[in-house]
Amino acid sequence: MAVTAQQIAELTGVSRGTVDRALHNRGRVNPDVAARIRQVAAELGYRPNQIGQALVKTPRDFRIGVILQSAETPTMQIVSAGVHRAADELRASGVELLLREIRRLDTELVLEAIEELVGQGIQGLAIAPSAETEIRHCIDDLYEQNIPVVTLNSDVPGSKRLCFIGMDSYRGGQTAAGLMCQLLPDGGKVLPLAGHLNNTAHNNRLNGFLDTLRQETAYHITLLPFQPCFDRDDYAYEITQHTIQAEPDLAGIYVASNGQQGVCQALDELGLKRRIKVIAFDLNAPNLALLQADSLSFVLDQEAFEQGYRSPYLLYEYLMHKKKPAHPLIYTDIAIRTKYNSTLAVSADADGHMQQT
Amino acid sequence: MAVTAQQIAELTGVSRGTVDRALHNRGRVNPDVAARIRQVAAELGYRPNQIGQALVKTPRDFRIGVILQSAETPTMQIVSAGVHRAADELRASGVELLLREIRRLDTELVLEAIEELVGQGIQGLAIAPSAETEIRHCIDDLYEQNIPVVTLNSDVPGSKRLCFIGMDSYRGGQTAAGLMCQLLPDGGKVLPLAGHLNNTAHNNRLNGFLDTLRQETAYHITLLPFQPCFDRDDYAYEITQHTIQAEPDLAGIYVASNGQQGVCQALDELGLKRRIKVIAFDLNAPNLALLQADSLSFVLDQEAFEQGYRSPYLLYEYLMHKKKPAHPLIYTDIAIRTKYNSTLAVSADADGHMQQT
DNA sequence: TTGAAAGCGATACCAC
DNA sequence: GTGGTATCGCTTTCAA
Repeated sequence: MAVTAQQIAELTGVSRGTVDRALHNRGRVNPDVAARIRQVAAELGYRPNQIGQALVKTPRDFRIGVILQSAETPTMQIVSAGVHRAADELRASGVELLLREIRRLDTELVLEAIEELVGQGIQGLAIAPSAETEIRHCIDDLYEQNIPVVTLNSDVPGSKRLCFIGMDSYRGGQTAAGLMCQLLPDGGKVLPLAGHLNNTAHNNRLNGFLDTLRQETAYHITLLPFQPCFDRDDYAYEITQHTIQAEPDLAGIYVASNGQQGVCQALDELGLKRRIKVIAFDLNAPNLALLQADSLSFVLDQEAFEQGYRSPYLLYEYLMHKKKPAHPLIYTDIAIRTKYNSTLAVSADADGHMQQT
Repeated sequence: MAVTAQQIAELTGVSRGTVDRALHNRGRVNPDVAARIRQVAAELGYRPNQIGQALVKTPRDFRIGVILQSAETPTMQIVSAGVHRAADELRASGVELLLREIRRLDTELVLEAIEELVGQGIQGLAIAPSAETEIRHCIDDLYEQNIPVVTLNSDVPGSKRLCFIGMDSYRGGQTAAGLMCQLLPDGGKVLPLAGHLNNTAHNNRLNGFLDTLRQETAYHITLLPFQPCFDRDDYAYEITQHTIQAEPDLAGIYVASNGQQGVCQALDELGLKRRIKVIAFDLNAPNLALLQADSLSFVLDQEAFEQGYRSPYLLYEYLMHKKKPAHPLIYTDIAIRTKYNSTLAVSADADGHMQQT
């Protein structure tokens, strides 16, 4: 088995304590002795055993906070399932996860939740925020208090967060553009639908899509002006109906936000669901149904479960082993889903409880 | 923080040792006392701390063996990179991974490697095998010796392996069929290419594809008889040329095995690379290049890195915490890759060493 | 500057 | 049946 600090101590004729101080540069050790210890350690390829390390370093109240906004949305419920999974596992290592789910976007409530969790003594915070200035300030405050923050699902750029984990929205838009080209080998008119005009993620998805289609000139795709549907199915329904009236030869619709159900319903009613290709985002129960009904051609998924699952671990690794994430932006895979390669990471049972499959 | 065995001992007025025996049904404890201990533990929601558990249960020589066949292939090199990553991490927990890479398919060498690793005292084995009878027997032998085996990448069905981790080939074929339909909205002739006729995985990929296309009658796709190319690019090149001569209106090629480079080269030379759609398997460096050159429309990836990374962990969890995998067949995600959502999990540097990105 | 020892949580062995 | 104690590998006092 691997070499232990004890063995190095014996080989160098000092005590374990001295070895520890030397190898971790804690000072109070004779430079010559330290050098020899380090040399022997290097020769033997000594790496401190993480389990021993974790055992002694786990504080008696190790708490990590998690705050989710828009918790009522299908995607956030998948994120939440990931958090629960991490909570189960981390509890077994002596870490308590405190989860606060907030319905809708409510900066006020988020700030309250942060304060509450800090009051409860959390050592780190994972948060699915909106990029409000107050939140940014709050994250920077936490940084000063030595409470690392991980943003997930949506980022707060420029804040002092440890890292962000979520989708690369622009690249998601690019991927959608590539798929749209594949779907429409003969070209055609494509309608891009956006959500709220100030939603950064949706805008990036839109821009990635538009930029890429403008480059892929080999395909004769005509872009219609994009329309905001404010994440609402009823608006999306209306827009779809009107666009088809105005452009009877419409070939594809790109839904960068929510609203895909409205789009699909309109197409279904007009008997156009197979002729007009629709690409949307996020693999959740409603979208899986639309895939299976051939209403959606592709869904681009952001691995919501993984976002919820990994973010507490990123904090744990940092707090426990001082291991910073390799990159401040951790992009989850852009998963292309069709009806053939889709499985829900979680499904709600009759009581609305989530189950991991 | 979580409740400890010590606390339960104090509350029930017994010693930690008694608590431990009671909760783990080790016997030698008064039934009444045991009942009270269990009740208190349940009330407090006691879960043994895994870190403490791991520390005491890690044997002084914890060794897990890994054997990879066809190690020279791009996909196996990605698997290997995953194994190396796991080795790094597990080493930090006192587990040594012994990796044997075997070039090509050579049952003789595999059996030797197994013997060698067992001689070195491995407690578990992960293996990317071929489904030979000797190997099956060998796995069953190891089972008798209490050495659990995980198969990865390709399975040995019917053997007493703990589990298999790899692609669901049939479903991969189905996914490919779905994509082919999307690519060819007007239908057309499609050529399916197989590898060796006795390769189970390739056959499943083929059958999933054929079965699904026969069902998707809404699309007017005509299947040409499938051809074996024996995983060779030169044969695939020849087959492609001849098929196009015989069927000038060929619309798509499905490559269930290796040989995609030969296919793409033939198409490229005939100036048909954008007109005839090609779907192939496995995201590795050559295939990524073909994607980027628009020679391949889609690549279906089997997450080779994850296969290599997770299999030692599956053994670790089983050996350390007696935790069996949830299912004997662990299917990795069927990842649909285009040039827009592809990144290599690893890249070889100038010296041929793998690097995780 | 250094060593000895306590302790993290769980397990196993050995007395009683 | 039960409690005490040593142990896993490491960090951290506390004395010296």
